[in-house]
Amino acid sequence: MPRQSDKRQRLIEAGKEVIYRQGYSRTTLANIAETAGVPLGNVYYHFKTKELLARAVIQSRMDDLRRRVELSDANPDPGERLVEFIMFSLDRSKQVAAHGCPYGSLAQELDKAEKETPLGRSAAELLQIQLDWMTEQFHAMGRESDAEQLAADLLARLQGYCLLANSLDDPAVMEHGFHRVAAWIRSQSPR
Amino acid sequence: MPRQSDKRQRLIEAGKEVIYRQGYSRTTLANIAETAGVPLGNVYYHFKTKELLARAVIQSRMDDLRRRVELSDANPDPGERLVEFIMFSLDRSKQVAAHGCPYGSLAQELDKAEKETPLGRSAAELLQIQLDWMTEQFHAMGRESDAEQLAADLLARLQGYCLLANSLDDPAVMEHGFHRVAAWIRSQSPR
DNA sequence: GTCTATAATACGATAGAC
DNA sequence: GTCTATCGTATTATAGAC
Repeated sequence: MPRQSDKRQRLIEAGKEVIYRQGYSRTTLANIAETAGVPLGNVYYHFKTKELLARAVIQSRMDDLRRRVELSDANPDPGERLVEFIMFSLDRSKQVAAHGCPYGSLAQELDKAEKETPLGRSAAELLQIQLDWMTEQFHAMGRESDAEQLAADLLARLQGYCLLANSLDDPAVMEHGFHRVAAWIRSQSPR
Repeated sequence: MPRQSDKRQRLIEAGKEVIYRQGYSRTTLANIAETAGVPLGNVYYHFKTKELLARAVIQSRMDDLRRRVELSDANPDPGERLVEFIMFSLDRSKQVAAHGCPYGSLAQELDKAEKETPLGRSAAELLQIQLDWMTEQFHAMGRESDAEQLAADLLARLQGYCLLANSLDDPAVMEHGFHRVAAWIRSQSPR
């Protein structure tokens, strides 16, 4: 019997799923509670407000992202670290075509009109983390002077393919795009 | 005295503005009515439901897009048509940093959980129109075999820079990115 | 065509029993 | 810690006077 029950974690997992599929604004606490198998009134014991639950959801997404980055960091070659990171995402192409990028779509919605609240700022970190890590890899590839530019180009393309795949409802747009990006990375030698 | 008053058009303009800044879900008909200077109850004379008003807003965005494309079509060189289209958008970099791309952010939000309704489908057209036109230009540049790929790469980058500029709250990300895209287009000669 | 008043409902949040 | 019942409010939408 856990000191604190697993309901809190179940609510976070349910929140990730439902908010990813419907967006934050359209998601009600009743949706999340039902998905988690928790009565509505009990949600408020674990999270005092909807925003605090969303904060925990974003935090969990950030943890996922950091774990994914750490996996790729095991690779000795910085270019191949980037390629590996990209290739991991391809497993999710069908979900991305159906619901968008779990990081990018959240950042876009919450940055909109919530830019002042901690919620919008912390959603933006989902992209910032990726950008920083990508910049590091280009640095390690010997591109000191333009690493930031290259990282912006890389992340912009990835996010753009996800948006297109979602709008066109076609996973192949993402798959083909990501493969072209991987080839582009491998063509980037030290300047 | 117009046969049909200008209130309908004022509501559409107000809807474009408010939905762009807040997103569709967070926008209430009261918000739009107030911005348009129209009493709430009167909105329903012009648009029977919120969704029908949104449809008119999307239609108006499509008209804007088509007018922008027609402007660039006056240019005799297809590559320069693309560059011109991109450069036009740079006027809006501050707004994009504040609220995202007016087409892309709408398409993303409405494709989410509304994919079955006409609303989601018609928002997706905001990107499809651009993609089709870009494909035509690459065709005209002599890139018959890979015009669609190039158009996807181009639009993905543009949308990606807008998303990044919005998240990082930095218009320069979009400005620099768009200039690099323009240089890339000019480097695309017939294959 | 325009506007006020209000109905109907959905949702975030709370009270309080267990 | 858990759950039921419910409050207060915001929002879509309608009724009906002008």
